[in-house]
Amino acid sequence: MQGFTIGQAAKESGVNVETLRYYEQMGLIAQPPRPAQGYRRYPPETVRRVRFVKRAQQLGFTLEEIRRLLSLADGETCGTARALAEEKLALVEARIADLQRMRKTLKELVQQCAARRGKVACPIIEALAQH
Amino acid sequence: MQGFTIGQAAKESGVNVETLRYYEQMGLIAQPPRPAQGYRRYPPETVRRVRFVKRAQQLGFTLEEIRRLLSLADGETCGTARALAEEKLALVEARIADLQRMRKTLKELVQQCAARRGKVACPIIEALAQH
DNA sequence: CTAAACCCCGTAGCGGACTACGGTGTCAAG
DNA sequence: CTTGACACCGTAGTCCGCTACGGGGTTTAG
Repeated sequence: MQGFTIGQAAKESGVNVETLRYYEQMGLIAQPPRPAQGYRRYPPETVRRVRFVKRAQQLGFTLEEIRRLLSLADGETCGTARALAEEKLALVEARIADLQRMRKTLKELVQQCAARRGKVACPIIEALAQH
Repeated sequence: MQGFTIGQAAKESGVNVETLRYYEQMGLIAQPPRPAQGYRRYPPETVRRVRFVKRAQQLGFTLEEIRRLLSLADGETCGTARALAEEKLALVEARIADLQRMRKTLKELVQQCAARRGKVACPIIEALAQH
């Protein structure tokens, strides 16, 4: 019998069995044929597709956006893919900026905390309590 | 009648009415007195406390962690606050590193997309489709 | 032959921080 | 005195991407 069972496909693509069934439900991967006893048999194509999904996730794309990327891959429209990537890039940069602000403040607070001498109250609590 | 109504307190502290009731449920703010018809009347203290929560959230603390920070503010224990802040700092830095990796890759993809000439397939789709 | 490992399905739960809904009672302005 | 804004309550729903559960059938290794 050819193709991967769901367990094999999961292992191959580095996800859980449930995730594959979930992706099928979400329409991210095609419904595989089920020759024997209703057991799914996945073509290698699907495994590649799941890997695509995982890589795109690592770049911050949501499943919804990945669905669009996949339909582009099917249909081939580079401009749209680029627009999606640029949009995501902007979002990622905004998040970085946010986090860097947090980082700066946290660092300052921790330092003040280390530097304080005696009587004064905790600088962290004080900073958060500011009017 | 003194103190803020829930609507006023919400406006003052920049959250929704439901959020205040939620925070009360979660034990982040004290149950306010209810002199008239069971309507809540908030002391300014509570408004300050909610602002504390919001500022701490901006630094990446979860409500659970903020609850701890607040109990420190009540009890005064600087070392613990500092430990919490250091932990959060590390987490924020890890997230920044993650996002910077995403940013780098996205940037490269977008550039390749812009630079490509004619025949080749979309570099973004190609990159994600890599084995 | 038996037991472990695998497969099926559908539904519910998680984490985190709200937000919405539905139904009712009360207060303030005109 | 009416009308609209505001208050009350509890429960359920949202987002996202899974993960877990329960209860069954099947395949495979020893």
